[in-house]
Amino acid sequence: MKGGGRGKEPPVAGEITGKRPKRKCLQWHPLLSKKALDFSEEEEEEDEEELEKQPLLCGQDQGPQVQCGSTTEEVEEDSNEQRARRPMNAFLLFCKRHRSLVRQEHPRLDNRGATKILADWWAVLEPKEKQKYTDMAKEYKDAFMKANPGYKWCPTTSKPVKSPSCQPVSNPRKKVWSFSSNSAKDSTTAKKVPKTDSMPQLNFAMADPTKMGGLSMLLLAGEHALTNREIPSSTKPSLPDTASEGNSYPGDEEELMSGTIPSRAPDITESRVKSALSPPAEMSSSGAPEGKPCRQSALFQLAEMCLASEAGKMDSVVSQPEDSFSSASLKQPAVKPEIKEEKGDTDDCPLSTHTSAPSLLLSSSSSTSTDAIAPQPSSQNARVKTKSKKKEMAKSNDEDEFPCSAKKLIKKCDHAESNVDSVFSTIEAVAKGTWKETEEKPKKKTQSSPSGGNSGVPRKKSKPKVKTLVRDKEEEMEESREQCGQSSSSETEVKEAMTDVSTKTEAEETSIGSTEIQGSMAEPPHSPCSPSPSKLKEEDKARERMSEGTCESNAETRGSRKSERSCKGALYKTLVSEGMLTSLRANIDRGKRGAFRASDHDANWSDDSWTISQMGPNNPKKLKKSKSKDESTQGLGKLEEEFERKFNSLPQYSPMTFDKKGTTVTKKKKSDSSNVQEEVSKAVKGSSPSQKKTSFHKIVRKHKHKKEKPEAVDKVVQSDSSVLDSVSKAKSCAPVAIMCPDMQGPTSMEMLVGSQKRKARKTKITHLVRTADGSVSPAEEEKSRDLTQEQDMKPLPPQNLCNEEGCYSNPRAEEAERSTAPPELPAFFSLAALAEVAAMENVHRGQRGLAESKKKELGQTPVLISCADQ
DNA sequence: TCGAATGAAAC
DNA sequence: GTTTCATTCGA
Repeated sequence: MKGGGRGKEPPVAGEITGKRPKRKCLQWHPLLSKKALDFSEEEEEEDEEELEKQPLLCGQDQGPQVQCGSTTEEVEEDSNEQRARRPMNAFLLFCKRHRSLVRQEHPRLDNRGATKILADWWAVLEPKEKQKYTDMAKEYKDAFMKANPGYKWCPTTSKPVKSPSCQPVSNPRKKVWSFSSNSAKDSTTAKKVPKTDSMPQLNFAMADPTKMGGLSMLLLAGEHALTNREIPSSTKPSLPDTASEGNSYPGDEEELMSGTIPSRAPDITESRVKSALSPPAEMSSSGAPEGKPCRQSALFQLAEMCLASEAGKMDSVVSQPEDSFSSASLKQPAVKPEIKEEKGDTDDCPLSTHTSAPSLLLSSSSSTSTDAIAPQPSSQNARVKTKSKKKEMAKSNDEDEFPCSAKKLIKKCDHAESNVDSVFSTIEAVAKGTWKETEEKPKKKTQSSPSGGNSGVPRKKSKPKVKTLVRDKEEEMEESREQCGQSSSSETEVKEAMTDVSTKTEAEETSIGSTEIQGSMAEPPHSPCSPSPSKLKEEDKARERMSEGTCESNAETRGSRKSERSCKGALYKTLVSEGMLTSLRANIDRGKRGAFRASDHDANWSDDSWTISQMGPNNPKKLKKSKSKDESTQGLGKLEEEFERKFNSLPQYSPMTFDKKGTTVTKKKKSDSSNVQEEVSKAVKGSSPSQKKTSFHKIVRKHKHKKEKPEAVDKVVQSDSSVLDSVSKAKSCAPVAIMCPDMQGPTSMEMLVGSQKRKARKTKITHLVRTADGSVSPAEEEKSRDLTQEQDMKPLPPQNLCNEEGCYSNPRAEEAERSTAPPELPAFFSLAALAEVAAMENVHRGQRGLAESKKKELGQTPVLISCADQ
């Protein structure tokens, strides 16, 4: 999508038929064409530029554009056409993922050849494995569609013509993932958005309605669920954050560890860095008019973080409906600040609960920073938090209003909601300030990120001191809180913090009656990071974290005061750590993504699970590619990151495996019992066989039309195709019949696996044609040669799975999967195999992914069994 | 700019 | 049913 697409785009300008329309716009506008080029270089810029361009393009037409916007679909289509690339299908994902491998194996092979091989691999790929890609593709598509409601795969050629004017309109939304509907309205917003991430931006613009701060398309996709959910806001934001947060906490670390942390960590860090970088960029770029939207996005994230943390607090302290939070959070950014100001009571300042939240965040961020894994993200958070704090604390001048108001609000309204709102407002204000600050003060960032917790403390102190006396108290409070949070992060820091905190807290108590609240607030700080977790598991984790943090930092030093809570936390913590945590881990391990996916598609996108899975030790190349892409797509941001994560999480299969399979396939040709079985199984699985048939027939037809020897073709079909026949039978008949025949009689044909099916697009079928003898045309021969060579070249047996293992983040899952359905094994399972599978299933029942896969397999099994029996 | 593959969608 | 187009990147 990214690089390639862009690369294509330029050509697009000149393009051809269907696409042309959209490209027309691009072509139309010289800028667009440039943009397309630029695209490859800088995604963010691209997006922005595109957005700008679009308006430019449409510029005059804006009015019409709007109209067009009304006709979202068309517009979207157009816009989509321009930018949005249709989501990749499973095969493409597979290709993308494995092409590098193929190339490695066969350096001289060009992409075509590689594609052929990939096709073969794909054909050989077990359904289970395919399913992974299929699921991914589906999710990807779903997310894409959600992001781009009106998106149409095939641009209506006619449309483009009709609405050149409209096209411009559409442009705004399109960008990468064209977001149809809303974008039209807010070209400006859309523009803004684009900067950070094309996807996210779009989301923001579009999704923003919620103001959720759509981190990414994916997130948007997940919005539905989230919105419905009680804690939607928290969940969404949490997703991205969760990773970072997770890092900070031991539990998360463990999980990470279980997952392929090493591989993942780098990626995450990079992504985070990117994301971190992007926001400021947005701010700067968006800076002016539309800066808010952008800010909001970034801010939103922060806010979400804060909210999440606070929500957690709220939950702990006050049991108010989370929904209120979410709603409040959503709305607040724009409106509430003012309200707060109105409400503003000076008294509240001491409470500084809001401030505490940020501080908490900071602490959490610092803690995260301490973790090697997620320094960057944490750094961002830290920045923001620090900024927020600063704003609140130091900046009272400019933005004091908000923080104060927030505080005031809190006082006025004891309700969590009000607090949340106030927090939100404060956050926003802070964020604004922070953004500026960030731009202005890179140093702090650097400091904060590297120093982590430590840096945070000094900062706050310095700033707070500057502020007024009253505020100083608050600041102290905050500081203490922060320290506490930090303490959680590091023991040493904790000790200090404890001392400080204890003193401070006491002072607070005396000064303020709301000590309890504060305490509760203070505790939450740890949670802030954690709260985000979209899923229960995450929540649990967050709780754990909370408890842990309290226990460690507070319990030890403060123990006396917060004894109850600390105790609770300790208990909970222990429980969680022992039981829950394991469960969490198990989930992670087992599920990789499978389990998660099963649960929620939408959520899945954001889920850590994706990240968790197999980043990579196995395939540096792939990662590299993805990374490189990432670079190109940097702008895309989280969405893409997630996508990439997921994509990376997709299992890569070592060539060895395929070679084996391939060999098996080849064997098939000769004598195919087992191989045929595989194929058959494949055929049974899905429509694929039918498609193949159709395609094959098509090809045949084509050949006939175009040329040469219809008879030969037919013959070929027949000769080859006992398989085809079997397939057709399979379709018509029960699978069993299919299986049986295969079992019994080796079909001479290979299934037309892969490459041979479709082959030539209209024009070039010749190479496909087989001679009457069944011998393959030169091209095919080459192909077959390659396959055979490859097979020969590579020692099949040794490590088919090794790579896979590498690929799999979770050894357990891998093992289980392997045991159950090793890729090597043909789809067809012996009874013994089935029995094993069943056993596995029972054993792992907890694990969804496996279970599902097994089930699938089992589903097939009956037929197989019958065959086997026979 | 084509092409090699598969799959999904549109026509 | 047929056509487009998504990815990749060497010719």
